[in-house]
Amino acid sequence: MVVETELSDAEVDRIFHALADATRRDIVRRTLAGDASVTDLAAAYEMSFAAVSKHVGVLEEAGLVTRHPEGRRRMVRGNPERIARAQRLLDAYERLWRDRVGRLDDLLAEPTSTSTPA
Amino acid sequence: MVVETELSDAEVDRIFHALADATRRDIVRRTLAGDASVTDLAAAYEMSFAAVSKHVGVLEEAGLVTRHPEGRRRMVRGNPERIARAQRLLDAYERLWRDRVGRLDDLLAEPTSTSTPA
DNA sequence: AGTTTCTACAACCATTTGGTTGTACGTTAA
DNA sequence: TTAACGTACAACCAAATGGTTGTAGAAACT
Repeated sequence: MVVETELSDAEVDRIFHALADATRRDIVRRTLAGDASVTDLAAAYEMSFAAVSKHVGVLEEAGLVTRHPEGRRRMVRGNPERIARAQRLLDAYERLWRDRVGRLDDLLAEPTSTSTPA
Repeated sequence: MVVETELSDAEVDRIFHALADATRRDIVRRTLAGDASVTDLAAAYEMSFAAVSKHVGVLEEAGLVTRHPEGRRRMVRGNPERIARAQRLLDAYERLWRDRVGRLDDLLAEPTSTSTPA
């Protein structure tokens, strides 16, 4: 079983910020489907190599991809665990919502209010 | 059954960007658990009312919260559907990964390579 | 050895972001 | 009607973002 390490606000910031860009999401998509070098990736977008390299850097900072030197190339690999982690973060919000709906149900079920919360 | 409307790149950008800030995530948390006015929210953070109002604006643009006038107050309500939508977006990435692992399994299962891909 | 390939890094620039203060307007309470 | 409350909006500012070009180094081919 994998231990669920606590993510700091700053780390969560980085994860969502990294995902808030279509080019970066596409890089994640490609590198989850199969490894690709930075040049491979750069060929897919209408921007400079340097720009793509920066995007990969942002994703790496967020832990969404890792770079593995292989000769003179740097292979980029998507990290599915971080994606799963982001999903679990959103899970927590949905749980809050369900709790709220539960409380509203209680209110409707007990209009006599035997124990009204503050 | 709810129809799954297609989200544009720009919309997805807005959703993840809105989530890439700890204050905004906290606002989502609070407004999913129960409605709150902008003033209620502003009292919780060490920044000006205007700053909090801007954060709510960013969340509203992303569809993560809605504002409902109630007298002179604007009640802010979290939108759990958008959260669920974001989760489903991440689902797609995980699926890609599972496909990849599936392909690697095939490779290991058939080392005689009856049909090697390019 | 020399050249090409793949990459990183620094400097620079325009735009966006996240914060501020000040002004104004609709709604409620005295 | 006057005052107080809740809010939005505009103007402004410093810092971060997303792009560019240019320089330079390490690995591989000839």
